[in-house]
Amino acid sequence: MSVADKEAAKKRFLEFIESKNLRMTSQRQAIIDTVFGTDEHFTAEQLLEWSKEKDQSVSRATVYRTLPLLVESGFVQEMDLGRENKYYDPNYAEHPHHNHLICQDCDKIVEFEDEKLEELEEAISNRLGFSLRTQKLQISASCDQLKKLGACKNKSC
Amino acid sequence: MSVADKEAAKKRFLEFIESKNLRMTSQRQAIIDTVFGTDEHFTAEQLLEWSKEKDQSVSRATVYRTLPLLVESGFVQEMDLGRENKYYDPNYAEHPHHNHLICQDCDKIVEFEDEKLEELEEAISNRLGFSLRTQKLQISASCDQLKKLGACKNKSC
DNA sequence: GTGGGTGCAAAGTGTTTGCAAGTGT
DNA sequence: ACACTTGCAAACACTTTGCACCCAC
Repeated sequence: MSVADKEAAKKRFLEFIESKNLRMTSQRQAIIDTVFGTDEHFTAEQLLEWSKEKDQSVSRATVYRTLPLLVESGFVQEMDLGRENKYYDPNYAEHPHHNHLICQDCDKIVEFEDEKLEELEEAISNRLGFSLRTQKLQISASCDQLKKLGACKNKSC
Repeated sequence: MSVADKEAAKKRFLEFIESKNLRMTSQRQAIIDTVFGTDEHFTAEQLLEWSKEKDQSVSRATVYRTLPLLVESGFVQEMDLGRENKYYDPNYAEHPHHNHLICQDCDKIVEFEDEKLEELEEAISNRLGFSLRTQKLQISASCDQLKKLGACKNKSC
């Protein structure tokens, strides 16, 4: 997502905050700046760490209290990558339909969208008697480059 | 899955157990009978409860020690439905490519397979430079029947 | 007999919450 | 001023583990 998109998303999140009569504190500011300033997936613990770099006074409790706001408002998506912890995806606001491919070799996560896929998912839902609301697709794959060249372009592995 | 399929799967799991030089105890027997005797998704706690009905001496610890064997051997799949707990899917052995549609209205889970979907997923993976290994698709949907008739065929809701 | 298996209860781990003090509006 | 927020530490819920005894092979 571009920097401008991120800024726009942040602005809309602040409106969400305001519409719920919630307040902007320095701790929330640090957390929000962090979330809308990265493309990377993160854990709650990482978010705490990064936010603390901006404002030392951010506590674990506040991170855990702020995350649900971000998820509820739709700007961040909760992900279960099958690793030990839950991850959060900050790229959801502008790409609500994106999916994830996780490389088994290098742990790289590739985000992608595909219109045909969406159409097919909708057709399947209808065939089963439902209307699609949201979907999550995770593809676990191995890196072709690694197999051919013995190295992976995504990460030295 | 048919009863015969379930029995075949159970037999293959017992071979897996044997190949690892693990032993068959009455507690494991009860847990395994439970898993290969249901089509329903379950939590660790439910598995404990059901297994205890067959053998009172099954403990929580043994359930938690046996579940990884079932997952590792590929007969049960771990699922994160976005509800509070992890669920386990016992229908994975004969249908490793199946996906899930979860009805937001009635919590019903519909399992489905689709060849076109698999082909598309593989094509996408290749396009991105990877080879598909496994995939998980979860569709969250609402029930058409409920909207039209005010009731849901899957569950009175 | 031996090495894996068991139940129990204690310890872990990630997340939530009660409380008293602090602060944005 | 008032209601929302905070950090802290205790509480939680789920899962894992150390231990001494047990039992399948």
